[in-house]
Amino acid sequence: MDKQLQLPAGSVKIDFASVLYAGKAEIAATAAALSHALGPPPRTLPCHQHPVIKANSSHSLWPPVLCSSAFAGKRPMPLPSPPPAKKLQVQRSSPMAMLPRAVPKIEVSTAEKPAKLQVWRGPRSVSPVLKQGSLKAEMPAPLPMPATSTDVMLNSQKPWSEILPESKDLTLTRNCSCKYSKCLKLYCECFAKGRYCIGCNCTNCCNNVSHENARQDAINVVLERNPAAYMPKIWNSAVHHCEEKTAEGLLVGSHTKGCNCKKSECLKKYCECFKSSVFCSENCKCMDCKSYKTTEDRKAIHPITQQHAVYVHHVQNPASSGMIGQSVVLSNATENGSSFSLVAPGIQSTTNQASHALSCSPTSVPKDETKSRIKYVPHEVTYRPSLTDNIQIEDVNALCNVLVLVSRQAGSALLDSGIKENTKQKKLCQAEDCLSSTNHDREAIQKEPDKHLFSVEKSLNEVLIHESTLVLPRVGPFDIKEGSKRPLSPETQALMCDERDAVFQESKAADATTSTTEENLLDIFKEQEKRVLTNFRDYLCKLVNCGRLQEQKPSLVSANQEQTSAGNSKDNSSIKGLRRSKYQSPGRQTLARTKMGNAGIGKLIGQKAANLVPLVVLTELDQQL
DNA sequence: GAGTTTGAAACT
DNA sequence: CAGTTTCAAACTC
Repeated sequence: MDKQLQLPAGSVKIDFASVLYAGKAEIAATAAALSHALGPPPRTLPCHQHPVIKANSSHSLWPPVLCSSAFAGKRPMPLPSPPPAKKLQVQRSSPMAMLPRAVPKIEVSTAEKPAKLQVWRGPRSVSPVLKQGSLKAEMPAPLPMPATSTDVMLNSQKPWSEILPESKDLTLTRNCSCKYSKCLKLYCECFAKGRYCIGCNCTNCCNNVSHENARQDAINVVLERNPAAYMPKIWNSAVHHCEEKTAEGLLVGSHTKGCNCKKSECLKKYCECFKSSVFCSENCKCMDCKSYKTTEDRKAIHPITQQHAVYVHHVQNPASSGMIGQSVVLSNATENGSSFSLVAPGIQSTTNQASHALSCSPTSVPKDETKSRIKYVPHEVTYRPSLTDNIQIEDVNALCNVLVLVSRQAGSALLDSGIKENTKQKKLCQAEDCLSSTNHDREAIQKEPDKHLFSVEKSLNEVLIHESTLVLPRVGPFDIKEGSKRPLSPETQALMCDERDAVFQESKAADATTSTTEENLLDIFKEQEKRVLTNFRDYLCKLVNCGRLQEQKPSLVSANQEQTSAGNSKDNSSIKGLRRSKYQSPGRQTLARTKMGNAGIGKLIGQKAANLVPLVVLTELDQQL
């Protein structure tokens, strides 16, 4: 079977999609399918700014075709005489192929004019640390993900380093040292990244312009075997269209294929995931992996000891954590247990060891501890918001429930006159008091979190009990039947809130006996909106306060330890236990019991809204300990 | 810098 | 698809 690349007469090797897949419908289809499945690749530049993509924005195939700006808008550029198609005489099944150092027998004509073709160029952006000259970085340089994804091809009529100015410094790219593969197999890093060998230490290299046909044939072979071979190996799970993010070397994603490490524990550059500065994922088949996807995964294997708690946390969903990029918390609990090192994302470690230092578990601490700390626990670590992982969807649900409740009560309070109004107003005020986070609140929380917690829960509980017992005239089919339904999503809550308000409005409007005018309704809505927004603001304030508290964890820990050592508690249980008993007051437990049969808003509020601050602190402290 | 280890790629 | 070989990078000394 002739697997050569048949170029139509007059055609030009202009891009990967149209050329490399030419005559290979199955490969093109596979690549297209993959492209479609993967969606648009992340970009280093917005599409409209990208010097190359903008000229190829209509392309739907992956990888995207990158042309030099010189060709933008005027392709295809026919060559005077298209090079004759070369036959690739690769006998993969022949015994020759099994001979040591066997390479495909390729007809090479070095004299022919190199065709204009697109080659995988690999990453072009260079990590800051490399630019600074510290080439001997101990950790893998941040993979310029968007560049890897985007900068796929270049026109090889020009040296690739000339296409884009920032790539000119060839010393910044890895030079291979291939001996037996002629740099025409994926063993060769240059070839694997789709770039020519320039300035490499390879021998018998064919990955250059003068061996273009051989190179193309080799690429065809590779693509035939694996159409996705030149696709980015690291798939970014987050939206990385911002150049700043790229410059920061922030990575979120996983190796598309995953690693298969057995001995390196995925903590060395043997590991493809590690090398690419991503954590191992479900795609991996590694053994004894210490590059964990989640804290839970890690803890399941190696419970954190207090002494060397190099604590790593992968955040699978950066959106939930408020982070874009590789979100990591690395709390290096030193012997005194109070050393925390956090830096902002913008000053994330310029070397990527940080991202994997986090993966360093107690068992993987090298012999020379001092050295290893320098090596695996760099000073800079990625900033991780204090609230990361503490704000869950349930919290959002709880907030929505609270806001709906406040809104409803505001409406009813303003509409209903008489005794009912007064009662509800009271309860509403109580609810608002619970949710509001005034300065006094903050101080109170910080000083006496358990007391505050109890009062908040108590107040909220009263409101909920009141709400559940009070038969409101407008209760209709849209009402949530607390206790009988599971929590609804925020979107649903919002919709239901709107619908309920609409019904509420209609029923009231229909009641011609009342003198409620549109103005009054507007006033009611205004008041509702005001209260909802106020509560929302207060809730956010509470979250901010929560973050502050968490940032004060070290001091809290030490203070608590001092308190414990001073004998304030007669209980000899662990610190962990002490904290739990301290914060989990009997009142709260009782509250939880009384609400067992009334799950729903009350449960959500009781567990999330009211306890948010101390619980998250507790959780974090427990993890630290 | 030589030798060893490692894991992906290539191959059977 | 599993097992083996080849290969080059990473690592150790």
